[in-house]
Amino acid sequence: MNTLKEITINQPDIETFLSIETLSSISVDCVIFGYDDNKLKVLIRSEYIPNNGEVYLAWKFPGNKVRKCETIEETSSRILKEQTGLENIFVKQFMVFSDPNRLRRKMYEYEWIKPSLTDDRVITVGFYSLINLNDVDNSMLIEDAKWADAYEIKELMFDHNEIFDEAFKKLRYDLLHEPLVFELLPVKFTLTQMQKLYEAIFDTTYDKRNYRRKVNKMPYLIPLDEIQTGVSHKPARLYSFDRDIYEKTRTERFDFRV
Amino acid sequence: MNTLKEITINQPDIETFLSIETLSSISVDCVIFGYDDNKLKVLIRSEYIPNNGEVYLAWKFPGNKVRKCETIEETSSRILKEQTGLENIFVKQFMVFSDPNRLRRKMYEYEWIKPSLTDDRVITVGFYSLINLNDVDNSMLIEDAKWADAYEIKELMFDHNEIFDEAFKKLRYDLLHEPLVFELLPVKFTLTQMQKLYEAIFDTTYDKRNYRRKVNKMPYLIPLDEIQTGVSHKPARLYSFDRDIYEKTRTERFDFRV
DNA sequence: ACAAAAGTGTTTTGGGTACACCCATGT
DNA sequence: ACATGGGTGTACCCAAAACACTTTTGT
Repeated sequence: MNTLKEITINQPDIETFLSIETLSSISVDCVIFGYDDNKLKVLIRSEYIPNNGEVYLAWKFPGNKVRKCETIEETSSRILKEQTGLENIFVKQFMVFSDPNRLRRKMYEYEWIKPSLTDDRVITVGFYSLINLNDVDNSMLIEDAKWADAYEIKELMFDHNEIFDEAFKKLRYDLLHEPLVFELLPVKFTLTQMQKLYEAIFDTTYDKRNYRRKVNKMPYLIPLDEIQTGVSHKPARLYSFDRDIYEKTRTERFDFRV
Repeated sequence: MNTLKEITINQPDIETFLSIETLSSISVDCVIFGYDDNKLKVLIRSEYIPNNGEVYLAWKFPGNKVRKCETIEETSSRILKEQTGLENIFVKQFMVFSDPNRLRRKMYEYEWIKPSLTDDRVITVGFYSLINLNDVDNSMLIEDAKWADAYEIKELMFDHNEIFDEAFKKLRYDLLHEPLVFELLPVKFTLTQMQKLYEAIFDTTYDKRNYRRKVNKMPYLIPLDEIQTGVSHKPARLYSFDRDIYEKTRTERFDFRV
């Protein structure tokens, strides 16, 4: 991690640097969603881009080339590890971006990336991922990365704003159809934590009673004999997610929407 | 078309043959769904694969390399044109397949494809497409292609069975969330035609009255002052799809499910 | 005692589902 | 006249949505 930390700064082509063989015209870019303090965030990285003798600060999602012997899922897990230190995290491809000019929307960005290209274009596969920011040791976070508010994303490099829009769309869809919330919750959680998480991601609010009536029908949500401690109000019951029960009881058309 | 017809037979790498520049490690494979006579079909192509002095007949989805200057959507439209003669057809990417050994599941298949590879692996983007078989001039269909029943797909080459499964899953999902049915219906259609189409794709049956109650709520389904002719029963009213009204009235969570 | 979040029921409304008969046309 | 698919209405059930008060803890 420390070695990587040094090298990745302003080094867009770490693979070439390390002489690791990669495929030439395909890359993976990762939109890493993080949840913390009722806020939905996204990891972006800064790059210093020379332009006319000056240097611009620009932001993009972390990405990498695909190595000769890995699947793109492995590529994205590798990026996640490099950026956050986390392993065995859920990653999911959501779309391929193949505009031949996607790297040339601004010429100074293209000039910056050009030395690391073997071809004059790169097709990229967008992945998204979900992490709970409480799990992240932020000292592991590489220097030029930051967690940006998902609702206040500014202009990004290349086609990365499009990539973000598609990632967010897919995240929301998947959250309604797969038990992804639990990737973002601690192992033991309260129903209010779960509700707030949906509210953060869908930018809305739900009625507490209706929400509970609905989630209480989920047989894989296990109420524990344990309650919160150290809170200055009535402590809430803790729940956990039982994946086995989920797999056994899920129906064709299951829908997490509340 | 005729020229292509000749060349494509047993020629897995038409691009090299024609000296058209392509990206080296990325391709597009197309699952083309066709609907006809209340049956859902898929276009597959035969290839004669040498193995130990014998020749096997194997089937795969049509695919191609990505040319230097095109998006993958353009690649898939090109494949569609080559295979069916149709242009301006809806195509949609659904998943990237990147197993480094995806072409090596059977060694004789790998030996067959190898001469056309510049790299020892190819990442492929799966696309699906929908066409109404009444629109296809079947004399245009290249010789080694056939329309196979979507419910009776046998063993295919490489990882193409996985590609099919994912395509079918995505097709069904999209049909419930986007107005794709109309890609498969004639411009003027009856409600029963629309119902039969859903039934074919979802392999189920619906109650006629409930189905009509539901679709009658769709403001973009326009009843025409026209009825079927030449049928030996009460002629049905014809409807058309109004895309403008659809765009204007669609809601965030629209759902075509019946 | 007060602040703060947990936890709990009822009513209304609309959509899903199940179900059977008459109609218009061609042969 | 008969065969064929077209077209229509009603009753029941359940899920979604709206809505307010009491409970338990820490300070």
